Amino acid sequence: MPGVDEKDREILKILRSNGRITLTELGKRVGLSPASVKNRLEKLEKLGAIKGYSAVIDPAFLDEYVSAFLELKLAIDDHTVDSLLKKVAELENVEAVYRKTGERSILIKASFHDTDEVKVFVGRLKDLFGKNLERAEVTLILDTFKEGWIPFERRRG
Amino acid sequence: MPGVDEKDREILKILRSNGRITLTELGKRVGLSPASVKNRLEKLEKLGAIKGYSAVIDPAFLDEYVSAFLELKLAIDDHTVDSLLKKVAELENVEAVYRKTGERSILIKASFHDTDEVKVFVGRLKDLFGKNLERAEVTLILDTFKEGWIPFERRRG
DNA sequence: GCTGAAATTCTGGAGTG
DNA sequence: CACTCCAGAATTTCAGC
Repeated sequence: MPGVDEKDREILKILRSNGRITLTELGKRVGLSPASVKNRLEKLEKLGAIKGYSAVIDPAFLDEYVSAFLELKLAIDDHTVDSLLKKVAELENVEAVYRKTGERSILIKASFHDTDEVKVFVGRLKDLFGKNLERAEVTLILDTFKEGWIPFERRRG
Repeated sequence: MPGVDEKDREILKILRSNGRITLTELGKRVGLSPASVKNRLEKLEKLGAIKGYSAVIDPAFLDEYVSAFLELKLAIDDHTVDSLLKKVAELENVEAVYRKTGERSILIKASFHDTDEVKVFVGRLKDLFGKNLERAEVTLILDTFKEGWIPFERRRG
C-alpha cells in the first residue's frame, strides 16, 4: 500500500483489538509522539484504512436474543444489486453484509429479538430483491467465541 | 437484563457504531454527565455487556489480501471442543469464530496474505481437530458492505 | 448522579532535521 | 515532509456531596 509504512501497520493492528487506546499510549507503543500518531490516524482514516471504531456488544444486553446468518442465492448477482445490498447494510439490526464465492453468494449477519422478527426480516428481503431472490437460508448462531479481533468469553447455555 | 436500564442500552447502541466517542459527547446524547457515563461504562464492561473496543480496518492495508470463511463439519461437536475453538480464536489472523446450527456447525472468519496461507491454515485445523474434523469448506469473501455495525464503502474491483 | 478541582490527554502552530 | 516540542483547550479522573 502506497504511503503506508510499518509504523502505520503497527498502529492499525493495535487499534484493531484496542479501539479506545489513547494517542499517548499508542505513541509509546510504536515510538512516536501523540501528535504524530494523530497525524497518522487522520491520514489512515482519509485513505480508508480505518473504516470506523466499534464496541463489541453482547447482543443479549440489547434484548437481541437471536443472532443469525442469512445466505441469499440470487438469480443475478452483479454490481447492479450493490445499491440494494447497501440498503440492507443500513438496516439497524444488520451487523455485516458480504459478497462471497459459491452459489449462496450473499451473507448477512443480523440480530433479532425473537424468531418472529427473523420471519419479518426475510419477508423484507423478498420485497427488496423481488424475483431476483431465489433462496434465503437462515442459520442460527449458537455461540460466539471471537468477534472483531476481540475474544468472547463463552456464555453458558 | 438486570441492572441495565434504557440509558445503558442507548449507550451500548451508540458505542457499537462510534467506539471512540468521548465521554462528554456520549453524556450529551443520553442526557448524563461525563462522570456518570464513565461509571456506567465501567459497570457495563464488568457485566460483560461490552466485550471490547475495536477499529474496523480494511485488511488490504495490512497485506491481508484474502479474507475467507471456513465452515467445519465435526463428527462430534459438544462443549468438549470448546477449548480447541478457543485456541483457534486466539490465532492472529482469525477474526471471528461461531458455533451455529446446521451440519457445518463451526464458522470461522480469517484473513490471509495469499491462498497458500489458506492451505496452511486448513492443515493446522486438521492437526488441531484430528479425526473429529470431517470436512472443512472454504469460501472467499469478494466484497464487504458492512462489518461490525460500520458500513464499508465498496472498493472497486 | 452531580459538582469542582487536579491530572491527563488532545490539539494546533512554530520550529527542526 | 514527517516529526517534535510546547502551550492552551478539552477531556478524564477522583474527591466529596
